[in-house]
Amino acid sequence: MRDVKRVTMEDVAREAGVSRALVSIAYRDAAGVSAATRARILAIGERLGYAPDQVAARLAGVGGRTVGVFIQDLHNDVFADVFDGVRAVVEPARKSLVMAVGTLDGRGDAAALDTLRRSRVDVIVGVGLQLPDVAVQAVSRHVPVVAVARDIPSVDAVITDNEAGARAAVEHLAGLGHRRIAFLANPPGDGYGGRGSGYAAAMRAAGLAPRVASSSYLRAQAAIDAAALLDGPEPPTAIFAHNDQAAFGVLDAAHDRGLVPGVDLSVVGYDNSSMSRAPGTALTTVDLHGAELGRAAAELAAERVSRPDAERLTRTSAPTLIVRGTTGLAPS
Amino acid sequence: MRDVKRVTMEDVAREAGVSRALVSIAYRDAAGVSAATRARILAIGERLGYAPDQVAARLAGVGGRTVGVFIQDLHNDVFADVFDGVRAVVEPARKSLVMAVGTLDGRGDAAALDTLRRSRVDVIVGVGLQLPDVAVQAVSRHVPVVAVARDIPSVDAVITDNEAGARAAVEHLAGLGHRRIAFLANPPGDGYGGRGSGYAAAMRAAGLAPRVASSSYLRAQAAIDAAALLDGPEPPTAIFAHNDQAAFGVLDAAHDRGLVPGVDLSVVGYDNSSMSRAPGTALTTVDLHGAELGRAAAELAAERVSRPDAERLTRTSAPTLIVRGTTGLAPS
DNA sequence: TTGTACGCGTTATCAA
DNA sequence: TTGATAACGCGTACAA
Repeated sequence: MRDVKRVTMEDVAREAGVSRALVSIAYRDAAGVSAATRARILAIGERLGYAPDQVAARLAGVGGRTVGVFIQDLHNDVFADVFDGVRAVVEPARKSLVMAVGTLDGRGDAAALDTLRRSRVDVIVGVGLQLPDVAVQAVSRHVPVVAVARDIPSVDAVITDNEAGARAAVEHLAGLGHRRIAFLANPPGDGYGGRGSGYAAAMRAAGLAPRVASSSYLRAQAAIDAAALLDGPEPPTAIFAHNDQAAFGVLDAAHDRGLVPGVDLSVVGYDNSSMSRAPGTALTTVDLHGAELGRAAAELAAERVSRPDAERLTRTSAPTLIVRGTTGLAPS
Repeated sequence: MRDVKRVTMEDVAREAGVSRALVSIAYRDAAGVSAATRARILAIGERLGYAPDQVAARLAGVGGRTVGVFIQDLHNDVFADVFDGVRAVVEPARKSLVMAVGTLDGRGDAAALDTLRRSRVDVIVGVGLQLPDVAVQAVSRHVPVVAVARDIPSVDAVITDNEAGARAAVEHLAGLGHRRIAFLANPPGDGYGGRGSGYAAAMRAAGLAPRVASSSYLRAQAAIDAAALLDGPEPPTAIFAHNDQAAFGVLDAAHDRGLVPGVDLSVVGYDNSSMSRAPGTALTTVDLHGAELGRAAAELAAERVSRPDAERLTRTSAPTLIVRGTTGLAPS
C-alpha cells in the first residue's frame, strides 16, 4: 500500500550509465540510439518500475500529441459510440486522450472546455456541446475545436444533416396517417436547431401544423413535457423527440397512461442509442451513426493539428431512419 | 481559428509589474497578496486571456489534488452513476479529475491504469476493474487504488455485498416457484465472483441445483449464451444475469423466441442501470446504488491521500432488490 | 512581495 | 551514427 518513491528518468539513466536524453530517446522509439543500448535501457527501466511521466512530457514536448474530448453526459450512450470512434483513431496514432464531462443542463460546458484547454490539449473534439456558437468560437481561438453533429460557423465540424433526419422522421409518421405530430424539442439555443427546423419544414410540406413543445435532455423532464401534451386538448397521435433519452421519457409518460407505443401513440427518437435497440423498447429512431462521427472528428482533429492555418474543415454524414416498434398506423 | 500563442503566467506578471510568484498566489486564492493587487492581477489575466496551465501546476505542485478515475466502459450507465458520485465529491473539493476508459473485455485495464499513473494522479478510483487481484495490487504499490464494488485484499475498497444481492435475486425467483434458475455469469476471475457464489449458496439453500453458464459483459454475447440455455435440454424458467447489460442480452434472446419476460421467462439483472427502469423493459434487478458507491469511493480516496500509511480503508454498502416486470410466477 | 530552486521530461546543439 | 550537455516549458514552494 505504501506509496513507493517515484522512479524518474534520471534513475534509469544512472543505473544504465547513460544520459537522461538517451533514455528519453529510447522510450520514444526515436532515432539516435542503437538497438542494443535501447533494449538495455528499457530492460533496466522495466526492472526499476519506471514509466515516463506524461505530465512532464506534455510540458516539455513539442505538442500535437494530445486530443481532448468533451462529452456532454455519460448516461447517454450515443456519446459512448462517438467516443469509441474517436478512440479508434487516436489510440493507434499513439496520441493521448484527455476527457472532460459536461452536464446535462449544459451549464458545465464552459468549465469542462476550460479544463481541457488548461490540460494543454492540442485540439478538442466536442460531443454534445450546448454552449452558444460564440462561446465555442471563443474557445476555439485558444485551442481548435472540432464540433460533432453541430454546425458552428468557422469551427471545424463533423456535420450531420439534422434537418434531413427530422424530415425522415416526420415523413415516416405522416405516411402512417398521423396528422397531429408533436415535436419534443431540445432546449433553444443548444446548437442543434436543425432537428426543429427540419421538423417544421416537413410538417408544412405535408400540409400539417407544427406543434413544438420545448423540453430538455433529461428523460424525466421529457416525461413531464410529454405528459402535458398527452393530457392537453387535442393530444398528438405521434411524438417526435429530439433525442432517444427524451423519447424514453415519452415512453415513460405513455406507459403511465396505459398507451401502447406504436398503437395508441407513435414515438420516434433520434440517435439510435444502444438502448433504443432493446427488444422491449424497440424505439423507432434516427441513426446518427455515432462511431462514424467520432472517427471523422478524430481525423479532422489530426488534420487541424497538422495544419493550424487551414480553412475551416468539415465532413458530412447522413442520418438514417430506423423503423422499429414504436411507430404504427395512426388511430382512426 | 488561428491558434493564438499561449499566454503564460510570466506575461501576466510582466503586464502587472509583479513577480510570477504573486500571480500564482493570486490565482490560487492563497494567502499573501492584498485584495487590491489580487483583483488587478486577475483583471489583467482576464484581459490577456490567461488560464493557469494545469499540466505545469501538476508537475510543480505538491500533489494530492488529482484524482484518477478508471471506468470500465462508457456504454454501461451504472458506471455513469458511479462517476456522478465521484464527481459530486471531487469537484467541490476543487481537485481535478482525470479519466481513463477501459474496454469491455478487460484487456484495456492495464493500459488505462498505466495512463492514470503516468498522469500523476494521486489516487485512482477503479470502477469495473477486471484485472486480477495481483495486478491491481501491483498498481496500487505505485499509486493507491480504491476499488469500487470489488473486494481485493490490501486494496482500499467500497465493498458492496454481491453475495447478498445475488441471494436476494435467487430467493425472489425461488419464492415465485422457479426451480430451474440459471445464472449467466461474469467472466471468471474478473473479481466479481461474489455474485456467482451468492447465487450458488442461495440455490443450495433452497434445495435447487445451481446451473451456471459463463458469459461476458457484452450484451450480444449474453444473448448468445442465453439462447444456448433456452434452446438446450431442460431450459431454465428463470435467468439471473450478472449485470443489467447481460440481462438485456437475455431479453433479446427471449424476444427472438417469442417468450414474454415475466410470463414465459423470468429475468433478473444486477445494477439498476437507468435503462432497466424503462417502462418497456422494467427489468427486475439488484440496485447497486452506484452514485452512493462513487461518493464513498471519492471520500476514501481523499482519506488515503491524506494518510498514505493508514491501514486498509473500506466502506460497505448493501444492494437492494428491485422487483419490476420481468419476473413472475413460474409457469406450471 | 520577490528571488529562485525545484519537478521531469524533451529537444536543439555539439563532440566523439 | 552514437551519445552527452544544457536549455527549456510553466507553475509552485519556501527562504529571504
